[in-house]
Amino acid sequence: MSMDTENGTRWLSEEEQRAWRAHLDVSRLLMHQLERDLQPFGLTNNDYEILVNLSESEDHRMRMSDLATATLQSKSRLSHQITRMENAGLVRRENCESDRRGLYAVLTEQGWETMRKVAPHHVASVREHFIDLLGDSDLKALYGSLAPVAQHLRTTRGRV
Amino acid sequence: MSMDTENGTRWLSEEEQRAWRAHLDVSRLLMHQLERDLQPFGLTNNDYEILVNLSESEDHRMRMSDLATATLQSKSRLSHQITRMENAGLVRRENCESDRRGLYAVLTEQGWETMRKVAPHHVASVREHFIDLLGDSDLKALYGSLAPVAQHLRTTRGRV
DNA sequence: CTAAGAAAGTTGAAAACTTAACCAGTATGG
DNA sequence: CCATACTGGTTAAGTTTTCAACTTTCTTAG
Repeated sequence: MSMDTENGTRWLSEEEQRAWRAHLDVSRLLMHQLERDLQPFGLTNNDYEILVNLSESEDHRMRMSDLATATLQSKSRLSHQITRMENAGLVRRENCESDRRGLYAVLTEQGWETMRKVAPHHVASVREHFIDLLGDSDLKALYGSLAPVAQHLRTTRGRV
Repeated sequence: MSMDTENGTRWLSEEEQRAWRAHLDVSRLLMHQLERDLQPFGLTNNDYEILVNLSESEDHRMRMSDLATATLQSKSRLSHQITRMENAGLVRRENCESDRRGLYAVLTEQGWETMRKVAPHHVASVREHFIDLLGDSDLKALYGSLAPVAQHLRTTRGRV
């Protein structure tokens, strides 16, 4: 066990520091940029993510809980969010046969149209500000490094 | 110029998709986790980031504007934020000699103490959930890939 | 020198988010 | 069965964030 100071803290080395900051900076700047690129369409990142999830789901619908965990939001937040999107005509709530407590969030026709219209711009944005700046080997390495981290975080979630 | 569909959109390949999702997932899950680990100390990520910036600055002080851009927040948001931290005793405002419009946010003694107390836990958290999950070569590669992206985003910021 | 515009910050109201309490329906264990 | 606990989801109250308007000071073109 290595330690750098008398109190036992293992501070980050130069190299670690640089990698960490790079990840942090990209993560934040990128979110900002994507948000800005969605703005002209009247969508937030959050809206878009929900549209994506519903679009990719069977029957364009998802149980509220599942959607909440998929998008990493609290039930409460999602509930508000869906209410707003419902008012905007992008989704509607539909209740669930098999479990009468449950609700589905369902993509409306308009929501689907919106998705089809916006997605190309979004993917262009992702390319311009991320993917196309990385080489093939970068992408492979990135995935190789980050997938385990994501896995770790997913399983850690909720514990301690 | 490659295109995959009739409307000219270059969708992401499998590999691109995976890398992008991995980055996205890590970025969001990690922020959540760090936030949670700061919670016992009564700090948010935002609070902590401001403390870091001030701690690393000459005289433990920074102009509001500079702090706002450094932390990627609007002036308004920072103003509210600093007010809260001022009420919490972590920072104080001090006005600037050379430009009478300007203000400094200054770390208080208590703010500095807090920083000293919390930093070791935070770095441990960063290690546990990110750095220590990556090998030396991962770190190098990560930095090599992401630093240019960060650079691109920093210069792009504000344009278009 | 001065009027017009830009920059630094603040403010207050509206929108979004969090937290905790809550209701209704479902599972379960005695 | 039926009391108890759990799940899915909403709601209310409090906090944070955004948005637009505003004040004060600085800069600069004329």
